[in-house]
Amino acid sequence: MDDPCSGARRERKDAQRNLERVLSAAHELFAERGPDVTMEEVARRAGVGVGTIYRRFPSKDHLFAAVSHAACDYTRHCLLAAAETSPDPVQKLRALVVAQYERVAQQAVLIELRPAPEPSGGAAAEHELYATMHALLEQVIRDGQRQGVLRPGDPAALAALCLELISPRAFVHLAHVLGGEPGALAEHVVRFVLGGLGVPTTAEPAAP
Amino acid sequence: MDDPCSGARRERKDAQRNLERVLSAAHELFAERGPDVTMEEVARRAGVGVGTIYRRFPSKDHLFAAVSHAACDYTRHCLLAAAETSPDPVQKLRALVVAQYERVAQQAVLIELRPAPEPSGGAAAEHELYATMHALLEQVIRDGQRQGVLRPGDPAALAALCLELISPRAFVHLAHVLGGEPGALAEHVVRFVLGGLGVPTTAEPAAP
Amino acid sequence: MDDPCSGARRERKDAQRNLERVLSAAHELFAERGPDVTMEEVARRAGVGVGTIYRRFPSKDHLFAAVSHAACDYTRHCLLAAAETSPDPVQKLRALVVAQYERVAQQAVLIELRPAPEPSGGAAAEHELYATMHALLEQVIRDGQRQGVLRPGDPAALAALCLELISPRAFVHLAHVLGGEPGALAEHVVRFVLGGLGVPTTAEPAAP
Amino acid sequence: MDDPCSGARRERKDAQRNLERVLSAAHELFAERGPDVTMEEVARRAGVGVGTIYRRFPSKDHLFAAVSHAACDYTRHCLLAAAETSPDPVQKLRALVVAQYERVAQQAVLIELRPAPEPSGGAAAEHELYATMHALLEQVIRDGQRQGVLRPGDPAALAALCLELISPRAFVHLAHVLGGEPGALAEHVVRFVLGGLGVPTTAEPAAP
DNA sequence: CATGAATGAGCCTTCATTCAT
DNA sequence: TATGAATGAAGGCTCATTCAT
Repeated sequence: MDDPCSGARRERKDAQRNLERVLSAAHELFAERGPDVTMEEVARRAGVGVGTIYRRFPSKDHLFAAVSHAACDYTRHCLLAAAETSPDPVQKLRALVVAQYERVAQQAVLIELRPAPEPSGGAAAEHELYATMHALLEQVIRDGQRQGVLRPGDPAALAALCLELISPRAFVHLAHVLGGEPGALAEHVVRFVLGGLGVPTTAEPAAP
Repeated sequence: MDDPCSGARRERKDAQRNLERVLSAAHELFAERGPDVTMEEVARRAGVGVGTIYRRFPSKDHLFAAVSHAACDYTRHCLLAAAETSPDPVQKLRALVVAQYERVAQQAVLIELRPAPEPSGGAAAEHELYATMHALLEQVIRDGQRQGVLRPGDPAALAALCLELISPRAFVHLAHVLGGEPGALAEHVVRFVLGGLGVPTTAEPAAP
Repeated sequence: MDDPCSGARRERKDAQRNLERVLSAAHELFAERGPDVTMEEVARRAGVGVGTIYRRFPSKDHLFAAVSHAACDYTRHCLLAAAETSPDPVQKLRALVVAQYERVAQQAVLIELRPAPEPSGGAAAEHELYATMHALLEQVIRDGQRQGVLRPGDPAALAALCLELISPRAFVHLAHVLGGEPGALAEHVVRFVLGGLGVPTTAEPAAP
Repeated sequence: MDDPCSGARRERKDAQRNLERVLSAAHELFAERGPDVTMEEVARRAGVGVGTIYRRFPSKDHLFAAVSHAACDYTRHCLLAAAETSPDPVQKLRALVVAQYERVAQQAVLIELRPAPEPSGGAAAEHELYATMHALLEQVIRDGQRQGVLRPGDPAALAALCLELISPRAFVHLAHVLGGEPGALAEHVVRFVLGGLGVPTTAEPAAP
């Protein structure tokens, strides 16, 4: 009597809903308290049983990897989009910093993913993201140097230094230490980074 | 004829030796693999039984705190000494970066100490060290600004940004990503930091 | 067609069964060998894993307290019921002794609960039970004295003395030392107690 | 130069002194906190190192047995002496109760010795003491019955009942529950026991 | 001989993972 | 398919016992 199609659809919908709740709960908890949260707790926050998590993810490490993967994908998307906003290297750099700041400020962040041993690729997504961002920054810096707006110097090293200040960890730490206006922090970072890259006129930000 | 003290001293010598081995093993392992290493493993690397560790440290957290404390003390000592080498703010900054680099390069480093909840003051020593270094840098930057060699800007924020690049974690990460000559890395950081602080003439380092 | 409740009920049935087995095993082992039995052993005797015990009881002390509580509750129930059987103080005393004897004879008894320090209230239930029984006996003795069937004397002290002979420990000890008929032992205690309370005619029990 | 004899004597004296301190400390601690006190603690209270204890006693169980043995010997001595004071069975009983009370009141008592498994005979001394006292009491009761001052009844059972109220545990418990004058407690017990044994005239103790 | 540092088996407890319902 | 009870390996810590000094 029931439409078998709608039944299946309903089920699929519920399953989809559960998957999202699990990922979301895991993201929150890993971000809040690190990788030592228990599966039980993730399940509780997601409103499901532990078995449901294990149906989707073969192990805790896989869950972690999935969360990491999703977070990194989103970050990459945000940053690449920000880099598209202007062809000017300096504007690109500014946009990257600001975009990263906003992303970090608006949501809890996975500050740190699994340590070295990567049986399940828990850190793989992060490495990939880092590589992508490093390549992007390197190219931007190279462009800036070619245009003469950035000082000379090994682009790979300069890119790595910039990334250090753009990392979620750095942002979180700075926000914790300095407090203050959210926007002001991004501005400090922008000016420091540009200075480090040799942009000469780092005049006061507020100019008519 | 025997020195009556020698008896007591002997015992203490062995005990002292063991204590050092425990601290050293713990330092290495915590640095290599984070705070989740087993006491069993620390004991094994130190060449003692677990009981020996517990004789000196009431709990794993206490051991961790002791290791952290020792490492922070040593770091503080190195950096404060480096800052004494010259009254010139720019030279001071350069010396700090170079000193930190050398220290980190020559020994395993406690990349990260305990996360947030600090029941046993596991992270207390780190906070203290950070505060010390922040105050020092802030003063150096203030001096530089007064002398006109550093650009204006909130000294606290600038100090925090510099510290981000001087942190052991940043160094380790950069060394891992960039590889290359040890001295070259320090030089990159020095130039980036000085640029970020607005030192205008960041001419090529190698000048006849 | 299936009772929808049966699913949930089934699970609960098994869980309930396990809970009972745990309590029962713990009761037996604590009674046999004191509070130092290992959780492993309790689990083995109950036919479950240790984790199952910890699911219900947060710690060994809690398990112990639960066992103690249950045993004391049952004892209280038996003794209070026995005291209801007759308004006559002497009959009440006799009934108490006999009831206690039967209870102790038919099941293993928690000979001794936790020693002094009671972090988890391990001994709380026992204290409560003792207080209840002491108050009951005191009243019975007072009644008997008022009626002139018991000799004068501090009711509290007399009650405590009676309780000493009614304690499970005394029974177990006496049974161990004297062996013999179960009923005979109770009879010996009854006559001794009544004599101690000054009941004059403790003629031979067997009367034509 | 030193008199070798006096040296040896001195040593022996010290050794003797240490042995006594160990036994005394162990007795105190076992009485206060049961058999779970650590060897370290016994050593500390005795003012010696743990090694010194192990020189005299092969294991903790042996130490415990030695303490138990000494305590039981002393108790036996006290009680047997008390029983010698009068040929009258009733006076003998009274003297036993009073003697036991005094002994228990004046010193901490080993309330409970090791549980059942007796690898080192930890409980052997207690059993022996119990047997001795039971035999003594049985004989006293038999005498009393023969003289007609005690009611008839199985002497073994009556002796066991008396012993239950004369046990250190009972005394300690009663003292704890009832508080009050030390002597009054002994008197309560005496009168209860005599009543239980059928001594008819248990008139008020205080008679001009 | 005395000392007390060192050892390590064993206990309580946690939590990732499995599986009956 | 979802649930959560059950499992049991593994970690932190204690303490009886040994042994170098």
